[in-house]
Amino acid sequence: MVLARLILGLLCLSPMTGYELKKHFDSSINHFWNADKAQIYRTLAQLVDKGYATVRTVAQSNYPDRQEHHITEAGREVLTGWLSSGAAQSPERDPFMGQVFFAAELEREDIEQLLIQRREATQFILDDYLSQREGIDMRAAADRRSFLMAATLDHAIRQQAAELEWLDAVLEYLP
Amino acid sequence: MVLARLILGLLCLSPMTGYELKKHFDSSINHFWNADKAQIYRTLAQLVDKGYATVRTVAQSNYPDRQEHHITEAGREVLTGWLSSGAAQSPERDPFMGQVFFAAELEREDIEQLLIQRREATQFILDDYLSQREGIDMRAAADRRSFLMAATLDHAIRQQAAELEWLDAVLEYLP
DNA sequence: TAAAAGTGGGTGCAAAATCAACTAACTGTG
DNA sequence: CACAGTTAGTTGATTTTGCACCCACTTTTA
Repeated sequence: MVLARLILGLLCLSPMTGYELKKHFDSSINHFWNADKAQIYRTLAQLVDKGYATVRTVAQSNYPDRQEHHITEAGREVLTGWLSSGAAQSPERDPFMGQVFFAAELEREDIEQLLIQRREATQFILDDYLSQREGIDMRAAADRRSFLMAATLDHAIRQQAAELEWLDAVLEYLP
Repeated sequence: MVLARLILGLLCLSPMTGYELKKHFDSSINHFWNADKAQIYRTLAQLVDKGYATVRTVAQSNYPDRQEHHITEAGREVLTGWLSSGAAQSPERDPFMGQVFFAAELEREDIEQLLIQRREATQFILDDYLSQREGIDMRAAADRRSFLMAATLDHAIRQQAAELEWLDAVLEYLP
């Protein structure tokens, strides 16, 4: 599945513990994926099982041992295999659009409420993404890896911006 | 879950069989949700179980009996409850963005391949949505229900259009 | 100094979703 | 006539996800 590939991708950047993987999902990856920590640890175990990663226990003085996961050659192959296997289709699943689709069951004010609330949430997310982008060194984006990573954030920003415009249009023309 | 609410929404528009629900998911709803038919039938059974819908078996001369599902008053309450419970947050899960994020593992041409392929797929989906919108009577969009339904399609169109623009930008500036 | 938050790693369970097949009749096309 | 497609629904197995909890220790903060 996708999560396993994403984890392989991160392990490809540098060896990591499940804990660190979770942090990456919550910070750098959050604009296009999220994952429960239980799910991460289990997937990690599967990867080791299949020989796509190996564990190295690293003792620390104060903190618990780190279960550092390293990607293997086989893991790298699976990753590049996925990357070159063609563009994955995106699921197209948006509960909020479902609410809008059936919102006619509500009073006009409640519909507006729904849209305004969404507008606020979207603005909040957009602001978060924008501040994330500020933290990116644009000179570093000259190298391909950083460029592509920044590009996915740009994508999320554009999507949120488009959403805001759409929300405003709907609010304006709602009969 | 969301699927149960969406099914209630559709049943609210008119009584339906699981088969017809599946067709709606594949046609009118496909721009923001999709569902496996097994999942639809099982969820339908759950709804009946909980008293949110009732079944009426309608015999047909040539075809198999229709298991017509009707929404109940309790079902209507659950639906409006969901609608007025506030804007649902969307999952933010895009496998393709994952591929882009880690695409630096590939050769430049392979990355371009990935993006071009996605561009084609996106264009295809956009064209589909655009032709769907052509089929909508814009005079009918004066009533609120049709307006909101059309609006979700508009949303999908904007998202796909934004995606195309983004893809073009990435292809142009890819180092 | 007690409580909260961070580091690190789990388990168990239930719901949700997907895949793949299978039944069974009818309709339209070459 | 054979074959593909449509209508209608069902079953079993498996995967994926989400939620809630648990451990143990350390650092920070109120």
